[in-house]
Amino acid sequence: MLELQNTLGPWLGKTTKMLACLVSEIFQKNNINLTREQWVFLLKLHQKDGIPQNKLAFITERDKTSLTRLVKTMERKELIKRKISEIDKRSKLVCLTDQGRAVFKKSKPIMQQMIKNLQSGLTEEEVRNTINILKRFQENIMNQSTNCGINIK
Amino acid sequence: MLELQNTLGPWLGKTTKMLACLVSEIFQKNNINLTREQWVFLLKLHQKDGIPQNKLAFITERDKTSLTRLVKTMERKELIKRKISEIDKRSKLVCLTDQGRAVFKKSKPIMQQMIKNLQSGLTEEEVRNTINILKRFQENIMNQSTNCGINIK
DNA sequence: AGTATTTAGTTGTATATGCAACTAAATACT
DNA sequence: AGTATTTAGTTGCATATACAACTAAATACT
Repeated sequence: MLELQNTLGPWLGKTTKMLACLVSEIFQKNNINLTREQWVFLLKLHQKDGIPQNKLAFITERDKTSLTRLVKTMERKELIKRKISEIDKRSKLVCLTDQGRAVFKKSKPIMQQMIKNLQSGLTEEEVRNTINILKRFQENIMNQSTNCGINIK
Repeated sequence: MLELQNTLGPWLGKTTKMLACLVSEIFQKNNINLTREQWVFLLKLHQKDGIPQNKLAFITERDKTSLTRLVKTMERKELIKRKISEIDKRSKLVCLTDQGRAVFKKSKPIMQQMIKNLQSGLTEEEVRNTINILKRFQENIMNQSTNCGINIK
């Protein structure tokens, strides 16, 4: 029988799932009306605002169709707005709204605390080593794949 | 600005995503009509067949409503079937069909090879250490949460 | 025995995801 | 200049996920 207990895959999956659950719980507890994905998206926009969707799809590592829908949802929630690029009329630049900034600002200390707690008891070296293993794991994925690189279809 | 590059969260998320992508690519390449979730589900059923849905929700770490829908999809694809328990008429036992067994049998060597390749270049000790860090990370999640334990709502 | 509570599973609604096929703008090529 | 190709984004379809509210069977309690 296929033995998975001692392989990384299931552990990664489970940990990711638990983390998603925690984030959602914390948002709910603090009355922050965001999903985990929306939060990361706001973070990226804080790092660089007014980017076209195709670049954002690349940066946030998702399919462009997923991005379209995420953007649509967040536009409906008035966290972001879009304006058509003057230079290229196909292109739509995604920008933060005041509300998007406000919600993120509220979330920031909460998330910082969460992240701090997540790493508690782990030394910097342990974290560094683990990230290193994950990088090598990712290389092993890419070596078997033609399209799991960044997010090229 | 919130610095996430050196924290585990994003690395876990990205690796998980890439892995999901790889699995889907491999299934497609080999004409195996399964999703990653369906494959894991078939694996669990191979380990123990004829289990009620609530137990399966626990084992496979998902909400019971997610399970209902996954089971429904897989029943439609005739990978599994359900029968009402004689003992408890609310309870539905999920069983593999011949087709479910056949599809899994076909997938098994392919997945074994994939898993082997994924760990290539990683020593047993490195894998063990990484799993250990993930366990501690999971504990840190649970310490901040009231409901991200296994899958208790 | 009769009511109250718990338990197993489903349905409604919302989110996120990706592939295929599409529209329209921009660029490349002759 | 006029056609062909590429690129940016959208829509259709299918899957997966979870919370809330629900139905019906089982159990607990009086």
